[in-house]
Amino acid sequence: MNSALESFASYLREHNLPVTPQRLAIADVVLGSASHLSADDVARELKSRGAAAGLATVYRTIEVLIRSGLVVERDFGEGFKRYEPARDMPHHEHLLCSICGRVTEFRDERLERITTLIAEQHRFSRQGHRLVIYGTCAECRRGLT
Amino acid sequence: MNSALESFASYLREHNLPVTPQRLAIADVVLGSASHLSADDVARELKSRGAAAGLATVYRTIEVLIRSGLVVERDFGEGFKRYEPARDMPHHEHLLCSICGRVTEFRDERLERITTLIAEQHRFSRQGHRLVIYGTCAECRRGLT
DNA sequence: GTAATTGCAAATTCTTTGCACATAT
DNA sequence: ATATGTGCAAAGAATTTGCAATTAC
Repeated sequence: MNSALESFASYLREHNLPVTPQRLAIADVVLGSASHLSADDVARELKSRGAAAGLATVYRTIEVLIRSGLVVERDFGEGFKRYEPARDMPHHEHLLCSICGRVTEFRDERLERITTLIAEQHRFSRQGHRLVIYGTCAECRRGLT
Repeated sequence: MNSALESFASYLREHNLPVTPQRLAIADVVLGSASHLSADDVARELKSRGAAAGLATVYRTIEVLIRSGLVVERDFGEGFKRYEPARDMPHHEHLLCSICGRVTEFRDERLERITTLIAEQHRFSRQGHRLVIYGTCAECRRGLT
């Protein structure tokens, strides 16, 4: 079903790491989600599926998922981190709704070029960049009658 | 000397807020700094000037500084916040050296346009954006012989 | 004088760690 | 068997808050 979950199991086996039910359940939630979940979101989702795991285990498994390259960590300055499956889209930016917290992705080639140029101008060796656009999504604005 | 400090004193008086030595000392450090300080940086600098104030007071005064519009809060995903005097430059972006933590500012008109367009495309009402370019500065690379 | 601030310590939030017990291979 | 993971509770780091003592106006 979820091929990314398969990849994770393979990763674990290749690295001689035990394939535990908790790891699979956590990976299933994170890799299967379309959204950008916080550690707490993951724990809550697990519970609602009847497959609870301790928060500590959630954090530890997410760490493995990140090392495996299947998940990316994000910090939108909300006071906690979010985790996103490293799918298709090579590098992309985010729109964050400041009301509902919904995260939308987009990609724009120009940003790669611009940031690379700017880094050069400042004699920085560019490692990466992060752009977040803050605003309110259409749904939330509708609610604000 | 520091005219921003004067503005802060005026702000306090206009709002019937006591002008305390702690507030002035903290404002002097934050407003007078060219860099992007953390709350801890501010407390440490105060101590080194012999004008120490409790960390809680530092946080509370920074809050007032932000409300006064003289200081802007930044979160570069380092696990703590930084504070920057709201000087001249209207809106600007940051380069962050991942070795020494140095922050460099730059401004690029194109980013305003691009982010506004993208927000529109996603039917977001844009409130603002934040761009950080991560990399290593020239000085730090020199050290990495 | 009185209302507001200060400082300290305790509380909070997110995340990490230590350790006894359980489990995958 | 044995190394590794898990859960819980305690520890950490940044920030906030409650409250008695202090200070600005």
